[in-house]
Amino acid sequence: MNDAAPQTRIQRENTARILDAALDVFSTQGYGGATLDQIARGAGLSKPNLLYYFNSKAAIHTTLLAGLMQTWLDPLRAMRRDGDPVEEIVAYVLRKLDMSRIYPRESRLFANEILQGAPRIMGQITGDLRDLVDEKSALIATWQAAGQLAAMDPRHLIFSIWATTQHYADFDVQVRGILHPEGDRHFDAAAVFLADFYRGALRPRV
Amino acid sequence: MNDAAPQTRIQRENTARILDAALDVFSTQGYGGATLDQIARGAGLSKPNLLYYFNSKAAIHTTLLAGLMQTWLDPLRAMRRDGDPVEEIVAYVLRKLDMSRIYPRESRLFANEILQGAPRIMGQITGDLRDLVDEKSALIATWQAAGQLAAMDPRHLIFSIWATTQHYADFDVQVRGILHPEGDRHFDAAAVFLADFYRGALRPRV
DNA sequence: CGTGATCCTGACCGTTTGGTCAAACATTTC
DNA sequence: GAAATGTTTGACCAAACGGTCAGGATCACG
Repeated sequence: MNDAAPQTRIQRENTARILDAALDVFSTQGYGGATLDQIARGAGLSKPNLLYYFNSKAAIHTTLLAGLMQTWLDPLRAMRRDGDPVEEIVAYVLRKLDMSRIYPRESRLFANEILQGAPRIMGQITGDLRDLVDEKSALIATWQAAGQLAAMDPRHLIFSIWATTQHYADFDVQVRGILHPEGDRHFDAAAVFLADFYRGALRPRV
Repeated sequence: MNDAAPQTRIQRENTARILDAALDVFSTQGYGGATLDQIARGAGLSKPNLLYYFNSKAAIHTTLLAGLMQTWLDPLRAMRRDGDPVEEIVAYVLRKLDMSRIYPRESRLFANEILQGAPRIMGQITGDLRDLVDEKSALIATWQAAGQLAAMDPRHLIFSIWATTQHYADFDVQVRGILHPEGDRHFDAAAVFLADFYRGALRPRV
């Protein structure tokens, strides 16, 4: 269970199925609204069997959140000093939008956690996340000082990127209700929009 | 209870206290995670007494959501054809940001509902909301056709406004964890940022 | 001040919740 | 093929859940 290496074939399969089912349930119902029976049903296991792999409901939730923050920050971490600043930020926006398309459940799990006051990940927010935002904000500030980027608060700029991109995952049903798209096609339109939008906003005013 | 006019003093007071407490609980715990005991405790009433005013947990939730959508759309509805298009949209952004500052719990209640698939308000989304978005998108399109606004998908523009402004309510604890602001002062910085940001993005490219 | 309507409560109900446990069942290993 | 290890289950538990109800307390009003 909590042991590191010695995983059997069955353990690997079942923990994966449990975490997948739990992601479905937690991301739509929130922690409090989720039940072990729902997760067990989704994973095709009995409830006692589920609890054989994870000691408690909280343990499943914790496991899901554990790896999430790192994955979530990778697109920002990949923002480099090289190349044109505007295109560097636009590329970050598009990477983040891709996350919303590929991992919408993870985005909603994260949103649920924040909405509930982030009781389990507040430490990471004021730790790793804050540090990374500080670092990248400083980079953006140097770009702005060099006149390569319109002047604006770098932190609020980052918030706007999180907000606009995660919106397509977190508010998916609203977006679909308004656009009536077929499949995920509206993500292409969103990519076009966001790229143009940020290019316009970031371009230094002459 | 469901009766229209004849409300006594005590009824007015207690229903208000219940709805206020319920807003606290539903907006942070979600529908499934909220319990009647929490709401009753928050309202300073016993659980049976709470159920004297509302017949069920669902009835409280429904009542909260009922008025919400209208209030939520007022800022967009107020967007008029008069004046400079860029400033008209910026004014909408700032009105919407004000909603996030003044009614953060309502914003989180709405976000929770959407995250859970909008089971109770899907009708309004594909109805009133969609109609209003269609109408205002058409207005934006005429501005763009007249060369008064940069060309971009009006619907995704509206999504971006919802996302960036609601972010300050829905992801409040994350924003505070990164900025460490005193009180609500960061809302002023957000207003400055968003106004500049949207002016830059919306200004027609010459 | 009395009386009818409103308001409030403790005790209670059936169901669901997260979680336990001994025992049965599989699987791997020697 | 038997022993050791790993997996699964039904039966069960206490607590918490949404909700009910009879009756007592309190209120507004003539």
